[in-house]
Amino acid sequence: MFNNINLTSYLEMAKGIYAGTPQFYVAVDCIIFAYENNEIQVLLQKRKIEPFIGEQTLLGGFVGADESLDDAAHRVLLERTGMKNVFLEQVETFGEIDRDPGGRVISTAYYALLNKKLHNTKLIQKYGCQWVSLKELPHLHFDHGKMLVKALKLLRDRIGYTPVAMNLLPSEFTLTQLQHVYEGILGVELDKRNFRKRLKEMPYFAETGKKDKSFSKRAASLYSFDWEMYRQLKYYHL
Amino acid sequence: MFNNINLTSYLEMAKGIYAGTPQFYVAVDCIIFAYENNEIQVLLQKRKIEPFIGEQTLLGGFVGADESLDDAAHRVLLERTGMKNVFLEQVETFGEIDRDPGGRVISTAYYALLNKKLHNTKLIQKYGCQWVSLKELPHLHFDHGKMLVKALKLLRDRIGYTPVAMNLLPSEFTLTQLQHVYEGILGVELDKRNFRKRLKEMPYFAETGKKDKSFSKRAASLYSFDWEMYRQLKYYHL
DNA sequence: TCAAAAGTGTTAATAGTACACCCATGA
DNA sequence: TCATGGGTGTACTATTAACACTTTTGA
Repeated sequence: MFNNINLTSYLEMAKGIYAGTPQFYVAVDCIIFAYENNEIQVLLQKRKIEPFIGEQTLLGGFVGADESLDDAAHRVLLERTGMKNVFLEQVETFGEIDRDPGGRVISTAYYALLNKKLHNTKLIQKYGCQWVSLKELPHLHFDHGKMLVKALKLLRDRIGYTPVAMNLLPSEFTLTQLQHVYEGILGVELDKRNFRKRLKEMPYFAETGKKDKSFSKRAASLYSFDWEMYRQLKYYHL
Repeated sequence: MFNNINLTSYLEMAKGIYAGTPQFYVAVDCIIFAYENNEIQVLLQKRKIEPFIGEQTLLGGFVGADESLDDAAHRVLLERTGMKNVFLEQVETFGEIDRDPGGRVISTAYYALLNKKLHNTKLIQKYGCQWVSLKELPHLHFDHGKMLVKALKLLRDRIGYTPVAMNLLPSEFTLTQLQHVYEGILGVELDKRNFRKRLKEMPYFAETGKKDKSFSKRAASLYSFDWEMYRQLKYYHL
């Protein structure tokens, strides 16, 4: 077995012109956000190795030799949730020497936003994953706590001037749902009238004409977001 | 020589519990900003290897085996400019498979802000580095152009609500200098009266009582920034 | 009939923007 | 004396924040 590894490593090194330069394991860790029951949730999984075996951690994985960082993050998402084309944005790369007890590992954190209705619930059970409310997060070991805090800060920033919230909702949604997404991410309550007034000024939010009765007795209008119109207006305004 | 490399790599791998997992070269690239002559400048160096030998690139270096990512960036700064404790912030990590023609290299971009008066001009000559105006940047190869654009975007964001601009100036500065720093980074002209009005509302900007005549016939007041007061007020407001 | 969520405008306060002239001094 | 950068205040506009009641309908 070690002979094999040696050979592989020898070939890898011979390919590069940087022979002699130290090499590192590279991983990605994903902070996966979703919205359900009027709250923001994060997907965590049970750690399978010591130390802290059985405790909850972020979903991660090593980057493959023929895989970009972004591809690795998308692969982790696909493996664990069955979803492709999930919204992902890089948060930060963590490179402290002793950050991983198993060896020298550099890890890039990504946050993901997904429509929870579309994920594969059997797959996450198979991987020992569970959704945890953002308000009831457990203590996360290593630098995973820092990763989550940074991811949330970045998301709070982004939601202020980009329509990332759309990634957490179905293509048709009520304004109350949308407001709950904003409140859950920002951690504050918003004024309903001011919230709706601002949306009305954005032409890429459009009533579909359909109604939803699943959340209230009086039906709520369903809205959709026109990405194409958003892009055109955005670039026009520059 | 190859035997040596093979042995090193074997020992490295045997240490970790992730044997068999691919490893990567990890580098840092620094976008180093400074202010002089009413403009923002970036430090570039001449590339010493093919392809594009002799053309200008960002300052970079490989991360050492016993060095964190942040430490590697600080080391690159120290090597090239002779400066310690330079302001550094991580921008983003670039991990495309073919981003470096010499091998599979993951690179984390950092931006740095330094007081140009304090750097070692002989050292940068020795390394083949030169300061280039932000308005006259050459084409940068590989993903270095993207790195610079991202760094500048991040800096433009930060300057809007943090006092990062102070890192580009001496401890005592005139309001005109400060305004030029903002204008250089944001790429727009600002109204002098509005700019000064806002500063007057911030108690951590204080007149030192001293005057500077080197830039004008009529002396300009020198100001200083009180970091301690800034931190206290900032946390108090949360 | 009542509980629960949907929907709707106005006013006040704050923040941001536009704008022009006199001052001090060294060359 | 004049060219150069230093220094100052006000009016207008846009944005944001505060605030309460009526509607619909299923249980």
